[in-house]
Amino acid sequence: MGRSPCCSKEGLNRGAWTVQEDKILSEFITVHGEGKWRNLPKRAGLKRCGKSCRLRWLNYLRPDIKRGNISPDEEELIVRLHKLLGNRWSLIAGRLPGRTDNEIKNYWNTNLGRRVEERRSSSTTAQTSSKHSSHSNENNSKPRAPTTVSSSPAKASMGPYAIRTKAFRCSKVRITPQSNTCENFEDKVWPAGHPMADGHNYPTNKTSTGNELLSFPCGEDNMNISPSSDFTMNFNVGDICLSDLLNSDFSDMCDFNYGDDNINEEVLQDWSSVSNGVQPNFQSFPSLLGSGEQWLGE
DNA sequence: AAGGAACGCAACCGCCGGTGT
DNA sequence: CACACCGGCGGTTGCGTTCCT
Repeated sequence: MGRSPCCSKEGLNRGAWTVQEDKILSEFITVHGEGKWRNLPKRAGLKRCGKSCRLRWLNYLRPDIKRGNISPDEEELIVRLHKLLGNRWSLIAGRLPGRTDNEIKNYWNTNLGRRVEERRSSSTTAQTSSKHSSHSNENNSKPRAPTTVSSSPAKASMGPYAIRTKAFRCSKVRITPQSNTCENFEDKVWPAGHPMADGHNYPTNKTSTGNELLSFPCGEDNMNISPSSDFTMNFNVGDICLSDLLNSDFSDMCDFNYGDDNINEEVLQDWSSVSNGVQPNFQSFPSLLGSGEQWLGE
């Protein structure tokens, strides 16, 4: 049993990449494009594992990589996304242009995870503390973390709201209009500009920030789809649902202060609890995310 | 100034799902 | 259907750098 290693480790360079290796890899990919990673080192004349080449390219050499510190906005987005998605770094990175999953993962493990954890613990010990604290205050005190930075904060920060820790890909979702399924989908929102594979144009709602969201009525009366027939939508959950929902004015909809578990629990259990007449009526966005397994299982 | 502790990040590892044969 | 390959993912490690005493 067991899988064969991706390549023979013998005679291969390991550790930090040299400038020369970077140059060879960059030029090769510029000419030949990405892909075929296993064969790439041989063809490019690199003494590296194909996986290593891929990682080096994706995390460091790609021209669209954004360098520099994580901005407060990015940081806030990471926190929000992590709250929703857990340690699904690639999905989180997908919402932060130019940032890599590895970078975000590292940033979380060394900064945010600890900070969030601290905020949590401090809020439980001092329950009367004010609801929000500024970033500047948090940055002022930056105690050094224990040496096991890499593993424990990420795990410890996986609060009860993290949906899944294992990555799952979802490029095609198949929804069967069964009554119990539809109940969860009723009045779900769908971002505009992403037509369904069935060609329907669904009506849109405007969020408070003007982003258009597509309402997705699912009751039998509202559906133009035969209840007996399945339909398939081609889309990427990470690209569509999260992006547009997060681009909408999230902060208006719910409070993602990690310190206030009570509020978050309510909000995350049922986003529909926040409604101002303009906001889409979420039955349960976390359940939508979490139901990916259910969708895929259909 | 020196040495140890802690940090930060690039790189590695093992596993998994998709796909082709 | 079974198998192998490939690409991608999250978790973990290693090591250079920075900070503290």
